[in-house]
Amino acid sequence: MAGSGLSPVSEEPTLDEPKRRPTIGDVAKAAGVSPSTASRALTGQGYAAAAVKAKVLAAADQLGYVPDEFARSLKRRTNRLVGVVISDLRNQFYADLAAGIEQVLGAAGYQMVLVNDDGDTDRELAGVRTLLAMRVPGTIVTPLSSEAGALLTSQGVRVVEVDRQMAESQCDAVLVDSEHGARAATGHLLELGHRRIAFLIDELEWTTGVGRLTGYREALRERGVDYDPELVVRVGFGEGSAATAIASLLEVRPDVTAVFAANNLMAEGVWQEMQRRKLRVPKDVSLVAFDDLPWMSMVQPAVSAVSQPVVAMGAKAAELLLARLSGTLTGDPRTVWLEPTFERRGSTRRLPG
Amino acid sequence: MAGSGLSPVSEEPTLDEPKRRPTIGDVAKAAGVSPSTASRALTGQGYAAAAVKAKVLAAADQLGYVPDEFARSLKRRTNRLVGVVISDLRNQFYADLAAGIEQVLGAAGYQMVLVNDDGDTDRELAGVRTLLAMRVPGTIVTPLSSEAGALLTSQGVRVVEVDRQMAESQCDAVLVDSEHGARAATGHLLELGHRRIAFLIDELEWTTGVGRLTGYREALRERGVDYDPELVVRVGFGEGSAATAIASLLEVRPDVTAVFAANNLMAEGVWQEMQRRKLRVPKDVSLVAFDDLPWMSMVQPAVSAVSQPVVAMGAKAAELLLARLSGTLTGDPRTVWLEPTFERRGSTRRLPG
DNA sequence: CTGTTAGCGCCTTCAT
DNA sequence: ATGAAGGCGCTAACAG
Repeated sequence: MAGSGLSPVSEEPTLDEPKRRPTIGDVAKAAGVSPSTASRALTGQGYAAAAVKAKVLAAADQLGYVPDEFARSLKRRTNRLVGVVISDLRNQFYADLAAGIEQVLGAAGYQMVLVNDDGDTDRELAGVRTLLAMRVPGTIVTPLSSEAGALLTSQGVRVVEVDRQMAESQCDAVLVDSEHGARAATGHLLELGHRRIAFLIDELEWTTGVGRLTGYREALRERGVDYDPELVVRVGFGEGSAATAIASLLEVRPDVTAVFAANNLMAEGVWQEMQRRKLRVPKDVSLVAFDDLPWMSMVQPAVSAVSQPVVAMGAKAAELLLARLSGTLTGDPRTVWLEPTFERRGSTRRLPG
Repeated sequence: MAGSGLSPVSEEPTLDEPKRRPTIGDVAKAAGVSPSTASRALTGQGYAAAAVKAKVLAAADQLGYVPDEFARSLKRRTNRLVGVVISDLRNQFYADLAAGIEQVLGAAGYQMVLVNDDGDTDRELAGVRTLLAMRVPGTIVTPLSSEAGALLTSQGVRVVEVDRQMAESQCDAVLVDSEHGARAATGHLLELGHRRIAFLIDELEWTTGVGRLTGYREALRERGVDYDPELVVRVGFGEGSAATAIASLLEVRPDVTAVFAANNLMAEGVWQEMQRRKLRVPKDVSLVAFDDLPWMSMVQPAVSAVSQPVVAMGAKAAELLLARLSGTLTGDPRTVWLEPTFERRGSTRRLPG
C-alpha cells in the first residue's frame, strides 16, 4: 500500500500535509530496499544493480525526495558551501565581484553563502562565525581585519582574499595592481601638464588605499613633481563625504587643476559636486577615477578611469579556492595579480599654457 | 592534562593542527561537565548553575568552539537560513534588492543564501533544489517559473515573491505598482504633446512587463490616443539588444518622438544608442525609463524615470517572510504594493507646435 | 551486489 | 540542577 507515495505537487487538496519531508528511509521502503542501497543508488557511490537503481530513483522522484544536506554534511564531514564576505552589495564593485565568484562556484556545484559586513569589523567577525558554524570548507573575503581571516584559517577553513590583502595573512589572494593603475592615471594627468592634482582616498588601512596612494606618489616622483600632502584628502565612507571633501578642498586650494578619485563612490561624489558648482569638466578641472563603472562612459564628458577586471577577479578567486579545496593546488600561498587598464576618456585635458 | 585546550589563534607554531574542530563533547570535558549540561549552558535553554555556565563558556571560548549548525539543524529540525533567488546580481536592481533583504535578515539573526538564476528556469529549479536540500524554512524569490515556487511550497517552505508575481502562486508578494508607474510616465509624455511613443519591453511573461505595458496603454486610452502596436518593441535580454532594437525602430518609424524604456538595462542601451547616433535628448527624442538608477541623474540631461523603492521592497519582503516564519503573521497570502514615484528630469520636453 | 550496524554533533526528554 | 539515553537523516564499514 503505497498510498503515501503520491507526488507532493499533484497533491493539491490537502495543502496542510504533514511538514515532515520524505527521508531516504521512505524512499528505500517505497522501493523495497534498504536505506544504504537507496543511498548508493541515489549518490552513485558504490554498487547498485541497474534495475534496483532505477526503482530507487523512481521512488525518490515520486516522493519528491530531496536529500538533507545537513545530515549528509554531518556524515561526510564536508560540504559544498563557500562563504563569501564582502563589504557592500550595493556598491556595484562588490556585486560584480560576487557575481564572478558565484558563476565559477555554481558551475562547480558549490553554493555561495553571502555575508555583507558593511565595512564593520564586528559584523565581519559575526559573519565569519556564522560561516564557521556552517562548516564551510572555504571562504572568499574582502578582508576588513586580520582577525577574521586568522579565525578562519585557525579552524582549518581555506581562505582566499580578494581585492585587498591583509599584511599578516598567509593565504591566497587575487589582487589588482593598484599601484600600477594609480601611477598610470596620475602619469596621464602629469603628461597633460597638471601639477596640482588632488587625490581623494577613503582609507589607507588596506592594500588598495596604500597602493593607490603609492602609485600617485611614484608618478609624481618620476616626473620630479613635489608631493603636496595637502592635496591628499582623506574622505569618510558616508554618502556625501566625497562631495563635501572636494568642495572644501577647492575652497582652500583653488589652484587644483585635476582630481583623482580613488574609487567609484568618490568619483560619483566628485562628479555630482562638479555639477552642483557648475564646474566644467575638463575645462575647469580634470577628473580621473579608480574603478570604472558603466556610468563613467555615459556621462558627458566620459570619465577617464582605471578599469579593473572585477568579475574576472571574483572568478579567479573562486578558481583558486576550488583548486585548494580539491587538492589540485598545494603548497605556499599564492598571490595572483591582475592588471588594470587605464581608459582615457573626455574628462581629462591638456592644461593650457 | 588540558594540553589541547589552547586557543587555536594563539597556537601559532603548529598551523597544521588536526582539522577536527572541537565538539560540544570537548567543551564539556574541558569544563568537567556532561555534554547535556554544556549544551544548556551554551544555548541558554534549560537550567544551568551560574558558576557552571561561566565555566562552560570559558572552556568554549578557550577551545574556539563554534557549534555545528548542521548537527543543530538536524536535531532542531529547523534553521535560520533564508534562500534568496534572484536573476542577475550584476544588475543593480537585483543587487539592491538582495541588500535590502540581507539587511533585515541579518538583523534578525538569519543568514541569506543567495542563488543567481541568470533568468534561466533550469538554473532556478536547480537553485531551489539546493535550497530544499539545505532545509531552509523560507525563501524570497523573483520568480521565473511557477514550478519553482510550487516545489517550494509543496515541501512546506515559505515563499515570498518579490518584484513580480506568478499568477498561480498562492504566496505572499511584495510588488511595485508597475501599471501606475508606467501610466504616470506615459501620461507625462502625452501631456508634453507626444503622440508616437515607443515602448521597449524585454518580457511580457511576468507581472512587471504586463503591468508596464498596461500602464502605457491605459495612459494612451485616457487621452484618446490610438494604440499603435508597431511602437511596442519586444527586446531581447542580451547586452546590446535594446540599442539594436531602438535603432531599427527609428529606421522604420522616424516619426517617433519619445521612447519609454521599461527597465534600467534598456534605458542604458537606448541612451548609448542615442549618443552613438548623435541624437539629442530631449530635442530630437524624449526619453523616460522605468527603474531609476544613479547614472540617470548624472548624465546630461538627466533621465526622467519611474523610481522604485528597491531596497525597501527587499526589506519588506524579508519582514513578511520573518513574520510568517515566526508565526506572527498567519492566514491568507498577502500582497504588499509599493508605490513608485515619477521623477521628472531633463530628458523629456514639450513637443513644439 | 545488498543489508546491518554504527556514528557524525547536537539537543531534549526523562530520570535522578 | 545535572547526567544518561536516544535519535534527527544520512552514509561508510563491514558482513554476508
